[in-house]
Amino acid sequence: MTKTITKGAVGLPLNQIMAGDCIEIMRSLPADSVDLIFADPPYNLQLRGDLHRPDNSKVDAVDDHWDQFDSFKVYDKFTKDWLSAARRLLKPGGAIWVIGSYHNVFRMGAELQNQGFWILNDVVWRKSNPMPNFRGKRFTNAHETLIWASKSEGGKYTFNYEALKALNDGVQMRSDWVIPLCTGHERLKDGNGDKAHPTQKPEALLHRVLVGTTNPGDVVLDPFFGTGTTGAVAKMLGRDFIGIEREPSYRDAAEARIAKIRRFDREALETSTSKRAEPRVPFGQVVERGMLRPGEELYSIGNRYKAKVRADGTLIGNDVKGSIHQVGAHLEGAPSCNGWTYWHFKRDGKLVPIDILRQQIRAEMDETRPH
Amino acid sequence: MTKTITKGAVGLPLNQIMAGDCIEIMRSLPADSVDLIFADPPYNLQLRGDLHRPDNSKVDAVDDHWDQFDSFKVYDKFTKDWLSAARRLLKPGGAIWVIGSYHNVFRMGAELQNQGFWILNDVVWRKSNPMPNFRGKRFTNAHETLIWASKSEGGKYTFNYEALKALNDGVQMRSDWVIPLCTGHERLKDGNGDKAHPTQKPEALLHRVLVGTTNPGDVVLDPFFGTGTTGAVAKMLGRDFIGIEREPSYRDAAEARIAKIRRFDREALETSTSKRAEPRVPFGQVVERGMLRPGEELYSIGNRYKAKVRADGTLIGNDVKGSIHQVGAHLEGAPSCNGWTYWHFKRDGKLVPIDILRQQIRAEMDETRPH
DNA sequence: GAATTATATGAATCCGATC
DNA sequence: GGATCGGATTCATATAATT
Repeated sequence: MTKTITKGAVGLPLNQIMAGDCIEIMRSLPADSVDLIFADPPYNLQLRGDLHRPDNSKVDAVDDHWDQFDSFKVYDKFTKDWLSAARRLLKPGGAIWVIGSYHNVFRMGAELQNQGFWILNDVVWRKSNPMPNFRGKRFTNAHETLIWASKSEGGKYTFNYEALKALNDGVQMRSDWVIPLCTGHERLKDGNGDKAHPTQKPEALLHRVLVGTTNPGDVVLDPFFGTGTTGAVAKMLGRDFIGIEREPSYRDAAEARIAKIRRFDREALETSTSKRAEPRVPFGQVVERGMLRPGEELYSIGNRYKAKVRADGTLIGNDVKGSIHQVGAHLEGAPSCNGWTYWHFKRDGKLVPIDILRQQIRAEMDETRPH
Repeated sequence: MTKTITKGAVGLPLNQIMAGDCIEIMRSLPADSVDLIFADPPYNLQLRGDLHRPDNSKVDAVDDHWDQFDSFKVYDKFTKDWLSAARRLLKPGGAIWVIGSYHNVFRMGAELQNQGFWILNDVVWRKSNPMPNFRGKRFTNAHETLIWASKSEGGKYTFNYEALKALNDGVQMRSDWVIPLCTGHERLKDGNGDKAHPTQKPEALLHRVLVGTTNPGDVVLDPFFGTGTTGAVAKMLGRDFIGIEREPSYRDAAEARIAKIRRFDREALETSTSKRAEPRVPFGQVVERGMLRPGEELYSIGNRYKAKVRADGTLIGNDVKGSIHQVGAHLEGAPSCNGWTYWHFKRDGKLVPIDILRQQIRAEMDETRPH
């Protein structure tokens, strides 16, 4: 299923893992081409030998002790570079997720804001089975922090509110997610039976991220691909991915892992949508079709007010003329009003919301539309 | 109980609220003199227009002048200044707590690290009853973040591991704390019945902070004192406080509030250093939430014995200290005892089993739902 | 008085298509 | 591109009002 979309002169390598430094590679990809970025960068400079100083000299392993201020400076430069390269790739309506711990997440969050990303939420991954603090010197480090941000203020980011609400048993999804660590069968092992990657993320985490903030067919980029959790879940969910990873052993593990994944079928990928996605029906159509007649009276939700339907699909009530919404808002002294649920008509002596008339029209529209 | 400790040439004004700008005032206080700082600075919310609930009622926004900053640059300068003034005041073994939301916490965290504070944990306050996201455009903002940091790397900070474990019913305290918002009787009102402060913090939060990271007699400074939650809990727990607040109306409310507080007696303040058993709802939460107060007396099922509640959720009765279960078992000469049904408190002259308090907490938490 | 129902509210960066 | 306006959107808890 590997494919390449060309955009301008440069190709976008989909469903592949690119080998090399993510900053260089991201700079070589076309701008404004990616829907979502998920990034799980290295947390701590001192404990890893795979980072570079600004002059590109390699940082030695743990025994290379330098003070924390130099360390932060180098980490900030690294963060600044990969975040700006990432931002360039995002479509105007694109968004980014980053994940980190208290060692690095504050620096990432501040840099996100500095670069003009617009933070939408910080989300807490609450681990149901964290490693205890063995020495009893601090609180059990039982969570990690994710930051979700749009490319810029006012960006038209994707948020599948209804799908997430459904995932959460019908209650609005909160900013704290209880998800177990990645263990058991899901945890990839190398040839020796050791874990293939030290910080493999659970698929449940990516599932929630991708269902919630992308649509099928979207392009998801992960610049710190590791063993490919982002790619695996993207494939299952019918999203295209681009992975970037420097370590050959991680790439190999990810490649083998993703090859085994099957995409869910089309029906399974359809998620709950909100009313906002449904076609708009002007109230005038209700009158045009004779479902309500000019001169007929409508009654407010508490039956306190009446208004009369006019031939052009406006109402008149208490000497105020306007749309079903405007007249409702005026009578209630409210800033706004959904006229469809506010107004009722009489049928067999009972009050029925006019919204059922809109539903009838929508049902008819469905019949005429190809499925 | 107002007192002044002199240290060198300068006095340390204990258990008072100082009027004015916290940066200037902190600069005038003696260095290396404070054990703990708790800081709840303005969040820089950057709110735009009005927000209405689906029922059209208007959300009472935090639009106070003190939360207005022109830019991140201005906010960063403010953060840098108050944090450096605060750091100077801390004893070498001192520590700081800051609290914030995604609007400001990343900038505070980065600056803490820049100044040489050593982050010990980030802690998530998971709100059991947050305000929903009314427009369905983001995740419910259901938490705030606290950062706990020592004055510098290697600082000999205070951490009452066993007391916190006891508060958590024998299980190591985690970095995510479920605590309700400050509402009801605890929420201070002004003369008109409006809230006295827009962002009053729950006492349960400060209880956990102060029991966990200070000792009786320690000096706790709060540079953004507001209506004095830090001072109120410090007084209860036998810690000395220093408050700094600019707004006269907040100072007045705090003054009146703290005057009414009684310090728990000495016995109640001694916290446990032994291990506990492990049912599900920690009795410590009953104490933290103020459902029972340290020093309050409990009565055995036949009203033959009495015991006193201590600040860490243990009891003392007949010179025996321990969990509600342990003390009950000891008094009855039994191998075990269910403290929840054994112990009763007095309400309206009647004896009520403490188990109903556990039921209240369970109802609030209702953590059986997947998040 | 007890039980039930209605109302109020909390640190919030909360709309988007069409004209 | 700014203005207009249709119309979609909420959870837990405390307290007041009602039955």
